[in-house]
Amino acid sequence: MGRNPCCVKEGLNRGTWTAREDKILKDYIAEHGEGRWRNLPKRAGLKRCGKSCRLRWLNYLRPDIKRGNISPDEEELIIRLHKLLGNRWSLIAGRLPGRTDNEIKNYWNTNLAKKVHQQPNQRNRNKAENFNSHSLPLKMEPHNHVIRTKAIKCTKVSLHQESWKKSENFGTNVHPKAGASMLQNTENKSIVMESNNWSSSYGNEVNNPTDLLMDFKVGEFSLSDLLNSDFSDLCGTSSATYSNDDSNVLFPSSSEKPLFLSDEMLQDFWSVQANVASNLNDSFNPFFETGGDWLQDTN
DNA sequence: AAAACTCTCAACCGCAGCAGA
DNA sequence: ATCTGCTGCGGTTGAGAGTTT
Repeated sequence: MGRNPCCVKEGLNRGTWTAREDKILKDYIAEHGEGRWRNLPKRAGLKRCGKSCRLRWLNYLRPDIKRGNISPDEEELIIRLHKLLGNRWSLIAGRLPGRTDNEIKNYWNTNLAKKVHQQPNQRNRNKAENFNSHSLPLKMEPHNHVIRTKAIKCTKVSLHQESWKKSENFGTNVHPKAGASMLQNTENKSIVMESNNWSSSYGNEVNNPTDLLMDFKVGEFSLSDLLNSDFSDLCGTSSATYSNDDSNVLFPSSSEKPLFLSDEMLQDFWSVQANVASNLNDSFNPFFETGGDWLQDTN
């Protein structure tokens, strides 16, 4: 029972790679390309397991690896992205050219984790200073911050009366084509984005969103896709554009739960993405424009 | 000078997701 | 629908370098 180990461990080298091993691996990949890691050691004549070869290549030998210290800008970006994504090191690394997930993870664990815990960020402090009776506490627990980047499927949603204001207080935006609703809960300053089939049952207006329990097939909206896409991917002929087929177009992956975003989190998201989101397709504009409203500090 | 302690980061490990059979 | 193999990810470890006592 159980799966076979990724390789036979006996007789394999372990620990630090030698310059000779590095050269063999480099030469082999230069000739044959990346991939097929399992068979690579045998073919290349390395006494290493495939995983080890892959890791060595990705974290050290790849030609586009950036050497040297993490710059202050990179550090800032890591902190912001970590706030958004949590320990999704590969996603974070994807935003930092030349940096590896392992490097960022190490840097976080050795430098930033302490730093971040010591100092709440300046903006939070400024906001806290502006706190008034209409605001809710701005302390953001990690589980509120972190975007669920895994594509998960949502089958049901339940909205409880107490947690939502009466229907006239809802800020509701339904894209006419995709039928995606974005409901702003003004009470807790967060939003829930829902793709829906159910919107078709009550058109563009949510007249009675309370006590709502319904089956709905989620569309597929994955922020990891968004982050991975570098945004420009979403422009032009992207599959994320609206089309005449109104189902699941804006949201290309699935979600088990509605995606909750606080305005704080969204601000970070927009700001982090600002440098890559300069040319968004019109199809995404309704989403961002609505987001812009939510970003207004209502204090 | 050397022992003790701390820090860094490359490497390892187990698990999960995905694709193909 | 299920199984299997491969790949990628995130958590953890431990050797070596650096610092303190």
